[in-house]
Amino acid sequence: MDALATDTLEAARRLVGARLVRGSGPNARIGRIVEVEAYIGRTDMASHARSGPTRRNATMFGPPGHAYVYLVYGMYHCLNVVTEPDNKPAAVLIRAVEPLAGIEEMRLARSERLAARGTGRGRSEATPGSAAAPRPSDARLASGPGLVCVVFSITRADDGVDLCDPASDLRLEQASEGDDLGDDAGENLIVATGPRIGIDYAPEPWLSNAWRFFVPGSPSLSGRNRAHPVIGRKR
DNA sequence: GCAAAGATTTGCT
DNA sequence: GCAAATCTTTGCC
Repeated sequence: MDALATDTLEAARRLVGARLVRGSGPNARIGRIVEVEAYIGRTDMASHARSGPTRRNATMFGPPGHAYVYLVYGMYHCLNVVTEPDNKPAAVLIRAVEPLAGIEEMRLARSERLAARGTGRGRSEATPGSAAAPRPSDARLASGPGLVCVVFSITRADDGVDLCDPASDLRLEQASEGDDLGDDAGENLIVATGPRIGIDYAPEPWLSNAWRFFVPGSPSLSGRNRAHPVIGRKR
């Protein structure tokens, strides 16, 4: 992955269609990134960098290509790809991934997390009448920033990892023509833009800036029944 | 030093 | 559609 040191909006657009990979060999988990958001500089009032460097966001101020992983709402992790040169805090949040390989490993990671601690309200107590949660489709396994980290087993331990190093257990790769995973990261990929999600606390123009990039129509986009209006098409 | 909210997800009302 | 789970960081006293 190159060009991560350049303009963050350009980097975000290029990350859509790229692959997120965990591990190697037959058990490797591979997914195609279908939704991202850009967080740019200390002036971005929606960015964690708005209040300067802290223990949590230190990686954002470091070199590009590394993973910035943080804990949100005390229960979910979120993965970002650091962009821009050293000392310029910026990153691209990976919001949704379309699973391509290692599906069973991903399901295993999800179930392990559920076993560790119930999720959401009213966990366990084995409600007699309630049915078990329905099995999500493959496409919905990583349909949100928190879920991406769940199925790829990403935690704060991955903070700072060089995602561009082929030797990293967690890394970014371009779609290769050799395999037949069937994804497309080429010039033909359509990328739409829209405002970022979950930043209602931010003032304008940050609230409405179209700094979210996604593959329109992808079944793996974030949100339960969230609409993903196509505001603009690029590439 | 303490209160409040957050780049989320889920199940129940 | 709403509230809960859960903990780090931020803002105010």
